[in-house]
Amino acid sequence: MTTMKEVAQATGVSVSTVSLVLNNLDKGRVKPDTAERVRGQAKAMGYRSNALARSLRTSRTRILGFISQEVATTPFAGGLIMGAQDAAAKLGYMLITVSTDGVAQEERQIAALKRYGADGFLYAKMYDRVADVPASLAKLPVVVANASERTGHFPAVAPDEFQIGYDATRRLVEAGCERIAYIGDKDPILAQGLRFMGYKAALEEAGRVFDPALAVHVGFNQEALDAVEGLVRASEPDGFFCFNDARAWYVYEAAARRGLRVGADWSVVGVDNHRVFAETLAPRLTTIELPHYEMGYWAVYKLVSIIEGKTLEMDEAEAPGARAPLPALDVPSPALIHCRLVEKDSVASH
Amino acid sequence: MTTMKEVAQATGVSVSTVSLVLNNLDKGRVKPDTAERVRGQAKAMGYRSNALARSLRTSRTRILGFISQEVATTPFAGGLIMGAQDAAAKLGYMLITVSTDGVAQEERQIAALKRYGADGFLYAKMYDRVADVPASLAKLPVVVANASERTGHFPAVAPDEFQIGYDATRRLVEAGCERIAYIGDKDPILAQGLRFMGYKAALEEAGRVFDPALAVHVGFNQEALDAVEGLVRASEPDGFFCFNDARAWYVYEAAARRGLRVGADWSVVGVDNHRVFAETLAPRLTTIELPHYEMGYWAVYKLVSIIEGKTLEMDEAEAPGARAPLPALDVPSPALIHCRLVEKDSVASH
DNA sequence: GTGAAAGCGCTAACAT
DNA sequence: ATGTTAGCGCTTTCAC
Repeated sequence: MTTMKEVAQATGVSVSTVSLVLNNLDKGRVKPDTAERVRGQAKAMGYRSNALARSLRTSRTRILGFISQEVATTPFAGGLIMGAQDAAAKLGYMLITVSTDGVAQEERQIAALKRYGADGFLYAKMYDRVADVPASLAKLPVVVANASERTGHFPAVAPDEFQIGYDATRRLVEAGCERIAYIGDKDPILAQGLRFMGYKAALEEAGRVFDPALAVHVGFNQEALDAVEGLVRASEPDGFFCFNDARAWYVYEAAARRGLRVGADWSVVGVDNHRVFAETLAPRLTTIELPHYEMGYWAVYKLVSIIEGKTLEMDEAEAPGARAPLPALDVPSPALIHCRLVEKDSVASH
Repeated sequence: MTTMKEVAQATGVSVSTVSLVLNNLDKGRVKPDTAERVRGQAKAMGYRSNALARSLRTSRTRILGFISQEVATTPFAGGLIMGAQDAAAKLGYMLITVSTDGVAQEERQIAALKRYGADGFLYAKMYDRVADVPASLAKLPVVVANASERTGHFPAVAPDEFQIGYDATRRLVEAGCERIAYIGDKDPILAQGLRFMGYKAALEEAGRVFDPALAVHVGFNQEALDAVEGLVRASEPDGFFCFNDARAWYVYEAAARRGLRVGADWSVVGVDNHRVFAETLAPRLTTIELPHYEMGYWAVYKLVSIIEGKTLEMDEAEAPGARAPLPALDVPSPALIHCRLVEKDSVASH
């Protein structure tokens, strides 16, 4: 590795001059001619700056810590990580990813991140929930991703779960469905309650009365299939809003058993958690895509804004929500719905 | 942040003594009494070592670069990353994850990783293919994960695709299936060809003649559903080996349309790419789990072995392939099959 | 305009 | 058994 010292010697100037030039601080301080010679030498010698040495001196590393759990087992973790990673790359930062299962491990990982001098931290959850940022991060730059934050002291970004339920149901109404069922999650997680509320709100807005017999909350496998079968038999819906793709499965099976076709006889809207349904079932299923990539992207922009103490503008093309949607689907049920994000700034400034 | 210097002053010794003690190099060199005082002070003052300063001095960072593409869009990227991250944590390393789409970006990211002084690199692919390690990594410690490497100059780990096809088909034979279909991928990727070969090998071993009418290679959606329907109608299989879970879907739909039950009337074995089928369809579908977590784990152990120039033993409990399998499934089709890994050492040593 | 010098926090060879 | 010293590669003040 070529060092500044070597470039300086080869050019016949001092290291300070080289430093100035190579950091583009030469304007009005170094003779343009000298600057050019330095740049030429540096290039010729293949000089690469040493991030460690710079960081040691400046106590800024341009390293961001990405802290989360359950990354290995949730199918959309990659999107979150990569949104963050892409934004980091764009802003000249590196992302160190740590997974933590259990508090002890979390503290150890946070300590490690601190030893490497991370400038800030992304605290991500794999399911939308109320997150508690650990005390060890309290006074540091932190942004919460894919979760709501309890205290409001940290900026957070999460999917607009209510809107998902509302949009999905609204589309089913517009598609002409008369009896719209809700296939929910029996786990009482945040997303479940909010999507259900959105569903009810859209029904009400359409002048319909919510019928509890059209809603069911299920887990997986046989039990779920039986529950959906029961609902279909008892209430004869013609439209379905499914908590996620896994739940939509059972509706598909119920349709197939009856010789009915989703997208023709029934309309189904589901949240595409697992990234399999969109490719497997399109154009029959209408999918709502959870914007994990965008959340990661947004979170990093926010975090770097805090670290650098200035507002950073995202390119329009790169901004959350701006990615090209899937092509419209040629079915009675509507096309892909893009999920809005809920962005919360911290109440206390950093 | 407390520094060694501060600890030294507070204890009344020199920094070198503190360094020796805090790095556990004091045995026989520092008086036990002094060592204890140093340790006490360090603890009291909340001393944390500065990884940057150490790395600058030792030119070893304990940072590993994880390079890959398509992480955002593939559902199993998280497993690979986290297997790597967990192994790294166990061995005292940090993982910097970079995603690269396009060669230019890849080179920029590799350069960044080098500036941060990464000790070694994981070169991962999201689908098993023949990977070309970029020339910029040629002389450095590199391990290839989830792909085969072209030259044999680098260690690589990938799923044993042939074995997947063989195992799956063998189980179907043992389950008593008479006519076993293969629902493949029309994309001629490595995994497709190898799994198909495994399927044919198992058939042959069972003394059966491969019937081309029982094999179909499909993409997605209506076309795939139609193809599977056609195969079922024409050849009346009673067992199915599906290239992946997405393809198994169409078999399920075909079954439902006939009022047949998978796990009773038909046996289905599929590779669980998307991590949704195991939870949604169990106990009806037999899933082969792709060991992405284990691959990441193995790759890091291998990489660190190379970096540190010694063979590292993995805990039995943590070793690839040793994770607890899902509970056996109570169906005619067999339980979860754990996928073997193919491990290749480099032909040239590093 | 340019260079000398100090020092970020640490390790390691060399003295004592 | 402990301390002194000399950097690792860089940034940044302060002289000239």
